[in-house]
Amino acid sequence: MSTVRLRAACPPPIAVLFSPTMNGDLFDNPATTSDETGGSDSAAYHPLLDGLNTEQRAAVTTTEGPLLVLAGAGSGKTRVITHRIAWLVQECGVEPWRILAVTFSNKAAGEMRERIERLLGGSSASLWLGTFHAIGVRLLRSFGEHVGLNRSFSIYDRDDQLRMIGRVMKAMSVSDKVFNPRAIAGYIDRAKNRCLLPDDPRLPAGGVQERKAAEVYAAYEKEMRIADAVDFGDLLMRPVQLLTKFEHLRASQAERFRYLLVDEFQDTNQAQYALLELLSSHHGNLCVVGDDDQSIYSWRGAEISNILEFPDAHANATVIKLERNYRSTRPILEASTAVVSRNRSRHGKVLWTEQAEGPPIRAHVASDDREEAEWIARTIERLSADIALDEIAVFYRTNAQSRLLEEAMRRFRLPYLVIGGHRFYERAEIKDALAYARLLVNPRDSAGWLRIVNTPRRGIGAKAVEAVNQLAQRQSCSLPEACEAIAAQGRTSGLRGVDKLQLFVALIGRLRDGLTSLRADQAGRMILEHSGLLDALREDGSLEAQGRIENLQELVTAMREHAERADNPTLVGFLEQVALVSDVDALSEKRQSVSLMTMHAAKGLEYDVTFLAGLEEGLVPHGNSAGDVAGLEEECRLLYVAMTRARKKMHLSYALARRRFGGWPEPTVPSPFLSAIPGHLLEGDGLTGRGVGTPGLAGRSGSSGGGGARHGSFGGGLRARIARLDPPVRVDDRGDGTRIEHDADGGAPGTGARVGHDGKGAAQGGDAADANSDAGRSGAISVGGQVVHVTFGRGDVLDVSGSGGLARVTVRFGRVGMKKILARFLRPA
DNA sequence: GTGTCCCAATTTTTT
DNA sequence: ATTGGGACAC
Repeated sequence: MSTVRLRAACPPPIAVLFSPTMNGDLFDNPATTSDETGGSDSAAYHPLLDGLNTEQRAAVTTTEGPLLVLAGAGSGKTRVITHRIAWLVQECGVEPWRILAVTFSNKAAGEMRERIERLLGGSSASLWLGTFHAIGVRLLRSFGEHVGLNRSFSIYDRDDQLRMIGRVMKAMSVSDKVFNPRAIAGYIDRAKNRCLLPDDPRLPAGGVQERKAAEVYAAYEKEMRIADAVDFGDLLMRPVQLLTKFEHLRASQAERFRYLLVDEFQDTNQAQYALLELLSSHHGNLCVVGDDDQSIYSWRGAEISNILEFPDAHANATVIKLERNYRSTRPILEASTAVVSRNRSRHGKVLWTEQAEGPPIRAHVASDDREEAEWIARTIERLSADIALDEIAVFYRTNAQSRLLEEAMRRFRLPYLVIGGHRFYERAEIKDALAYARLLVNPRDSAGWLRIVNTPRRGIGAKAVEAVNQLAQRQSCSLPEACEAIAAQGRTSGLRGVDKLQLFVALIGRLRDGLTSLRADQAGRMILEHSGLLDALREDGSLEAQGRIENLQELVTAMREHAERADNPTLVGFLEQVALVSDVDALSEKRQSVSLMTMHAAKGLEYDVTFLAGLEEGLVPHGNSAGDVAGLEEECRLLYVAMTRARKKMHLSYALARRRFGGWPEPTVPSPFLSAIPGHLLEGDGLTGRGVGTPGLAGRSGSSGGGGARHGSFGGGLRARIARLDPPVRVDDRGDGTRIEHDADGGAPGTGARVGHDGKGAAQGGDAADANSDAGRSGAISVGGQVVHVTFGRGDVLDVSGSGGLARVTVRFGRVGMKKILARFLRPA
């Protein structure tokens, strides 16, 4: 260990004032070399600065006043933040509860807390550390009544939000054909990101759509108040409103939080920025860390100007640039820099590294999307001999791309983890169960009521729901309240199904009574048993229902884990976590797995080995930003973010043909961004293992010659050549030939079912083709005839609908009974 | 009120 | 390809 000893910048007088543990001799009493576990009051500032470079140290020790840290990718940003917090606590004697640290994701918050606790050698429970949204919730739970919220308010996700918008639009007789509810939800989000209330004159009202959206927004807000619910936008806007409107609250909160730290500042929106300004208004100790080159959330209202103009907005701001990259090998850094350098609107940092040369970037041109997934999985399998799987990640642009990759992972028996994408909590049965929980906690939860009033089926149909809705509109009350009112009226309500409503009201009442002081998992179990959710699934008995039951059991497990861990073990605490945490999969288990995620989700993470899949025009950059310069630049930054995640080895790939919406493969064009990468950094061949001297990504630079582009675009030249080589790649060279297809009944993976694939067969070896050609002759399948299915065996054809390979055939199999199956998975017996 | 068939939309990115 | 909604039949 080095013995460098640094004199700290002078501690803040203000901190002295408010820090009982501070004392005057702090700086005459330097490091007593207490290590990280020595949580004493000794001023161990030396270890905190050890190993940091000059700029990093400055960023850690410049505690007072506004500070902008422009931190390039891999420049030790997280390290600076965690050390800065530890510095504040240990060196400046700031009580942890006076520090507010904001991260971009819950995951980042968790990791940061862990690291801080390691540095401090103790609990950091009193430190406020979380996403803006989590902090918003905390403020609203405490002070929400000032803006008309109960303590038990619900948090609505997009689904609930759309449900409410739909209700409002119906009441207003606004056609959802003419005005897209999703677009209106987007409008409301954007308004809230800018803290614009429905009566704000600054609301956009240019066209008919916008004016109508503004109307719906106003009505929606009323409904949300009635339902005692907030959406994600509210979690930012309401706290701002709270602190703006109520001076005493602003004063007390700004007084409380002495030190504010914000990570990923380039991705803050107006509401978040406003919140920061309000909270730092007392002392101005606002430290923001970010990188304009990594701004990728403008679609969520992020304003890159927040970071670019920070020094202008804060006259006395200190600006520190972190430009030394510690993460990646030189080729990775060079390639990334080359890509992002094409952007015009940027601050302009020069990242450098002292890291040794690394291996070149591996490039792969796949014949189609499946082969790409296959190649990635196969490469990972090979790498897994030397590299831990949790040091490997695959990034892609859209969530839809994960499916092929997942299938490939399963085929190669590689454990994987899909980060984000909401998988578990997006499931209908889970949402149903949670809607019960929410309605129990918040008796006015309209969206929750709407979701479960007839789930499971209990004979409450559109008529009854409409009656309740009408009453709710008339009385300006929530749906559950209106429901109770009608149930109380009994027969006098004149509603035929009123007895069913009464039963439902009684059920909710019983559950709510039973709820008091139960732990989350106990409450969850009670809900599942008594709501009828489980019974309905048990009765169903199908394989699918079985899976749902297992999911619900998993939910109870998650509830138990939460109850054992969290400081609020009740249902309320659990609901909160669920509403805010997206990538629960990642939280629940950290076993050895390959990580799969979108490029957005990759922000802030790093891996030894990475794969970037689907680098094609239309995907990267995404088609929706075509023609929009700012949008294209953001897509470019997104690629930059993804590229800079790799420490040692990066793989880039694209497919020459890709299926969209499950259709046939369509030819693609390589991402124009790739042409920025200098050819000498790349290695690879599009024709794996064939020994054909056709260069892939790298080769196009030297040999394609076309267009004079040295690092040429992946234009026609290469593709034409590849197309002539046939077959380009034999995908299924593993012998067991397990290729899983979704047939009509969603055949389970892992059965080893070997069926033909439905593409053009470009990537397939011959073995798949015979199945294909057989399937093609669906003309031979007719009612009364017999067919054979690879998995289910022989069966009788009961019905045929449609024609060709896409025809749906109802078959009664000897072993498994009735199935509906696409004709192309069958051949005549 | 529920079940079934057909059609349309889905795929940016997330708290 | 899968999903959800709407139209229709029972």
